[in-house]
Amino acid sequence: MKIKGNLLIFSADNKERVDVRKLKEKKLQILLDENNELPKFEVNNQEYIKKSAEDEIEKLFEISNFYIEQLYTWGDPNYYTNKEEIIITYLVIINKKNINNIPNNLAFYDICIKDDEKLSLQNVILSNEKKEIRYKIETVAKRKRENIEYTNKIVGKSSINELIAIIIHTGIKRLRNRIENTNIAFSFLDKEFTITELQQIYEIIQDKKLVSANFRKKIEPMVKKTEIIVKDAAYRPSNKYIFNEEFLKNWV
Amino acid sequence: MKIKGNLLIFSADNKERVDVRKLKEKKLQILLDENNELPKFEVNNQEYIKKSAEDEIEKLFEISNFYIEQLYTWGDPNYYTNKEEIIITYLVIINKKNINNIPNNLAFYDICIKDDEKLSLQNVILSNEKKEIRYKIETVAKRKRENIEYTNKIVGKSSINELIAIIIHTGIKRLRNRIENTNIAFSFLDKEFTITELQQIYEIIQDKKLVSANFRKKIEPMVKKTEIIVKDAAYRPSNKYIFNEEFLKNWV
DNA sequence: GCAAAAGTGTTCGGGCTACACCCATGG
DNA sequence: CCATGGGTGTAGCCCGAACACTTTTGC
Repeated sequence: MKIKGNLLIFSADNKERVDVRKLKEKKLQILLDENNELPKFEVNNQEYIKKSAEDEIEKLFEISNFYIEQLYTWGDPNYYTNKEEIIITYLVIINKKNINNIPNNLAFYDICIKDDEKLSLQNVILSNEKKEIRYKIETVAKRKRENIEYTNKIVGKSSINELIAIIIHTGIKRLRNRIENTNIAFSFLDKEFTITELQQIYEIIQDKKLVSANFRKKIEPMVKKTEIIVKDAAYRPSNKYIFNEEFLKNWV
Repeated sequence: MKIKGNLLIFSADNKERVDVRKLKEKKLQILLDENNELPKFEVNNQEYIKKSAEDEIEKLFEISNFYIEQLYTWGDPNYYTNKEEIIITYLVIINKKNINNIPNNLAFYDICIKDDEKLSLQNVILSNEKKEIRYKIETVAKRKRENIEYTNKIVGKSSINELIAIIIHTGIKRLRNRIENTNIAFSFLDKEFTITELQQIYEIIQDKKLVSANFRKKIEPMVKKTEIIVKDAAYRPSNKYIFNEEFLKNWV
């Protein structure tokens, strides 16, 4: 019986400005290796599992600042070729600007999800310049005695392993939960950011457009205005803000 | 490197009615063995981890209906005497009425928590007729590079293992989160219940008194009234309600 | 000038809180 | 009758959604 570690690494990519009058588009991204799998790490017995995960991330990207939390431990042998394995997944958020190196077997993929709420179905497209992976994942509510159990499964064929698809699905659900209750949104951004950049993080995670006037009011207590002003497009310049540390006490 | 399973089993106890004019008191309870530890189970390689946990619960209590979810996987060797072990904890909710047997090395303990929000400290008392376990657990916010990491630790001495205390703490946080977003409250109760019973579940988990008039309105869409009427105390009889299955779609 | 985003203010409605009030019961 | 909980109705408040409106920029 072996234990392996897995890394579900999220990032937000700033696309190029296509029009001096338009905003830069942002995309939620995920990291996969050349086999459409998540980066793995060894869990050795002399160290904390979490520290093993952190060491692996630091080694891969020469990065020193990132968000990490345990996502889930997978022990369903139906998903594996190797039935003697248990996999523990860590969710990671990195700001690509902090990366100093990226191994060439790994690549970021834009995530595009079309939710079909009526059918409890998600159409997922993972893509970058070189490759495109498509799959449909379904959430099934199963009565288990008097309780309800939700399971996810891939509908049809796909070039991605079913467990990986489920891990991504679980990770996005976790992001959606965390973004409402913690400050993880800031982990995607530089220390200084514009309100619109922050709003874009909320939008790509929640997968819906927000009204900026209302968003500003909602996050106002969470941020502090700086003196920095960004003036690089054909519209009114914006202030940069930083996270308001005072706000942390709300979660202790 | 071994993997062991752990069960954090919650239940709600109905105390005896002390006065025909007063309500029955409810207490949140937890199950510990004679060494103040959580029941363990083996993770074997032919089965799902979750199924191993379920089998163990069914074997221990001869029960067939309970709520179960994975809580966390603990891999910090500082907590163990045996540093070659990883522990995966499942959170379980059982209704004691469904239990047909209870092994005599296991016992339920009332949980009493006094939150001291200013000091980020919890005073915990676990007690039953035979035994009392006290400890203080502290939540420490540690800056880790630009992110914040929260860790819990026992302050002072206690007859309970630090990891067990942390697991209980994590489990209660999970309950508090789940009770707001899912129907887990109903897992503590019979199929039919009074609104006050349901309110008591919310109160013991959230550890605060609720205004019953407002509670009724809040949970109204979640329940359906039955014809059953309870008439066993010196006040107006109450209707029994059941969970409204229609409400489930909100979470799919 | 114009299109686009930055930023402010106002209105409206739903949900939560507090609280007043009546009902039904056993002793 | 009375203490207690069961149950309903209402008024106030806050927060989020919708939207109108002004400001500032590059071209």
